Amino acid sequence: MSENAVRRPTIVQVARLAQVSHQTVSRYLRHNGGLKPDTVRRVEAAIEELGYRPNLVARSMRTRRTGRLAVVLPAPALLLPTRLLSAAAAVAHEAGFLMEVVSVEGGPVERSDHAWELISSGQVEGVLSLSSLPGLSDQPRTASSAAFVVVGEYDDELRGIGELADASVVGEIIEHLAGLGHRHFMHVAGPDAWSSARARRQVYTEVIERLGLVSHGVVDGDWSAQCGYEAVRALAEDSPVTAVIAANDPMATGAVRAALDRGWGVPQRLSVSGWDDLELGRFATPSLSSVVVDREEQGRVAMERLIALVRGEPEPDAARRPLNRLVLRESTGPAPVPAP
Amino acid sequence: MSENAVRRPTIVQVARLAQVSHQTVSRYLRHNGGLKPDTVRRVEAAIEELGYRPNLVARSMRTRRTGRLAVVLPAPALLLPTRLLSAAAAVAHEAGFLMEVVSVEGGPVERSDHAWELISSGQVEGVLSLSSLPGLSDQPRTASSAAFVVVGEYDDELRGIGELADASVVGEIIEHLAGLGHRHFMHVAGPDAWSSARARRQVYTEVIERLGLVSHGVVDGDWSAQCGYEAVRALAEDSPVTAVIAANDPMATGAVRAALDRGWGVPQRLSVSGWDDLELGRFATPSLSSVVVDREEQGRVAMERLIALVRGEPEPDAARRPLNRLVLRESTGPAPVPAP
DNA sequence: GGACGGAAAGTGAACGATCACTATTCTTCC
DNA sequence: GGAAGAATAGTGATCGTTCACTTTCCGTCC
Repeated sequence: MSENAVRRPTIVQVARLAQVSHQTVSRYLRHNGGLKPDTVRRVEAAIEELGYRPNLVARSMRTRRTGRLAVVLPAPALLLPTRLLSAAAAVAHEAGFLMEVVSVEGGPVERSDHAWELISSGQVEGVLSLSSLPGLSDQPRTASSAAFVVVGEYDDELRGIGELADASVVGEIIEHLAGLGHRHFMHVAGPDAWSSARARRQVYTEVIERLGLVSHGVVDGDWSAQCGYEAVRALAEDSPVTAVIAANDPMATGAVRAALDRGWGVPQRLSVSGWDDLELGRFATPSLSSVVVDREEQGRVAMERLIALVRGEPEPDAARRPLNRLVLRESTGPAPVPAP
Repeated sequence: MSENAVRRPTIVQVARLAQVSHQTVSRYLRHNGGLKPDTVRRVEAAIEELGYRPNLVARSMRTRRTGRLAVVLPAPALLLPTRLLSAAAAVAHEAGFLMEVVSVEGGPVERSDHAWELISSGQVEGVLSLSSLPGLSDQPRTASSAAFVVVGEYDDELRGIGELADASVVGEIIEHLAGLGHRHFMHVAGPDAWSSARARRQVYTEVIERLGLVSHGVVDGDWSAQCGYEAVRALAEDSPVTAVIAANDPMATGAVRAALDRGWGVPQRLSVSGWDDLELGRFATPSLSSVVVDREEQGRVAMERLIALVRGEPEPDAARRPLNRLVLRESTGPAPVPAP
């Protein structure tokens, strides 16, 4: 280990050089005004000469504010919700916060613990989670300032924040396909760790039942194209399944390729729908029917809620336009006649 | 704003409750050992009762260590290098650091400034950058502990860290295609902000010239499929170009689709290669020839270097196996005869 | 000339941990 | 029984800022 002989200059050293008190320098730094032009000049010169930068750790300690918000993701997140994160970061930045992305290994409990640790150790002022955080409200909330927002949550207290839209779109897909003559479905789901995956699976099951259709199973996927591929490959040659509802685009892509590889036309023999409207799906052949998710809006809304929570302001619950919208492309079509 | 009436318990309160000194509690927390079983029990009970969690900000202030490392990305990063980040995070975590991802808007200068700010304000101990940070070494390095690692850098002092491999692979692609009879090429490049994009572009130009081939332009892309699509759509019907080297898979996918849309067979009329070996490209039809980039290894190596730097240890320069490897799939093939 | 008052600047105590010492207790061994 | 030395615990300073108060300066008004 190397010893750091050189120490960063402090506010006191600046003050000494500028021949003022440390408090005056502090005032300058906080832009508090009320300083004589001459004083300002001397302070600025001293800061410049010493190459001084305020120690934000020390400031945080005193003010008890860190200006940091964390986004907690399940790891390994093979598929980062990039657009959501970008939008959320922009909102955070706008409000003067720094957003950081933390991915946590392990199950829901580990994630919960980690999120709680982040908050209660004073490292961040708020946590945005993309997975459910079970048992978090059971924690001893000695710190009153804990601020959590869970995105895409469906089965906890925040039920239906934007997820009802989710539901309706899964319904839409199935209804649309049913209208085209499809009766036998399969669902390739995402991992349970993701609340959005759970929501889609649940709605799939409900709607299939409600419409009196037949589900030929729900495959536990891992968001990867490979598992979509295997799901379709595993179907019998004379399987009655004519429509695959995948919980994301990569799994849908895998399903399409598996169908093509075994000589099944898409959508002539098998219709496949994805989710997320990835651009690669948009430009693929056949292009992928998918669900446009307004990730930007989702990220914005979530971050706005979090910031309001952190600041103790009322939640901004503007009327939300639906976040999700079905887009039909080449990978879905009428059910084959006669049905296989 | 809501006043936080409740204040988090401190080490002193724990000490009081456990009837020991605050230092003893501190010892317990740092696992320093040398505590009597009975003392440990009392401390633990007190911590439990108060719901105490150490304030990491205060600890950081005293120890001057934050245990945080930042990854700085150009924003808007439409395409987060997910696998690299995951691997890097794992290494960081292993070494007891928390890795956070910060995306910075603006140009190279803004990114540089931001990176410097992160370090010099004591918020993080090191910065990993995926874009070059110009002028950073010009900064007054009053703080001796500044630790930066730039990944994929090509034109700064860290020249050729793993990027020579990059070069050789672009060369490989072109040589391979030339061997299949291709003479007329086009390159769809990524944004200059990304050092990897600059590297690929540069090597493309060099190799085309070295082999005496013909380049029909370099398109300034933005990593998006759309721009790949437009690049190929813009070609004349009788364009001599038979091979498109795209700097990533989405742009390659766009190029493929554009070709198919205008009735050009891929690879019969046009060969297209991508970069990154995205799984969607692997499962697309035609599947995409691409470059397998060992992002995990890249992330690991970069993070290991950073951590070594932060700790003042010598850099671990184990013999590196090449990070990049060309994978030929369905989207590349022999040049059409007769050439158009 | 003195009282008043606002602007500008200073003083010392937090914030909540750890560090560097010092003090106490407990063994052990002669 | 007592001294040496290890094991255990305590004391006060310190990290670099901001907060709450106090002080000084300076012009104005009666």
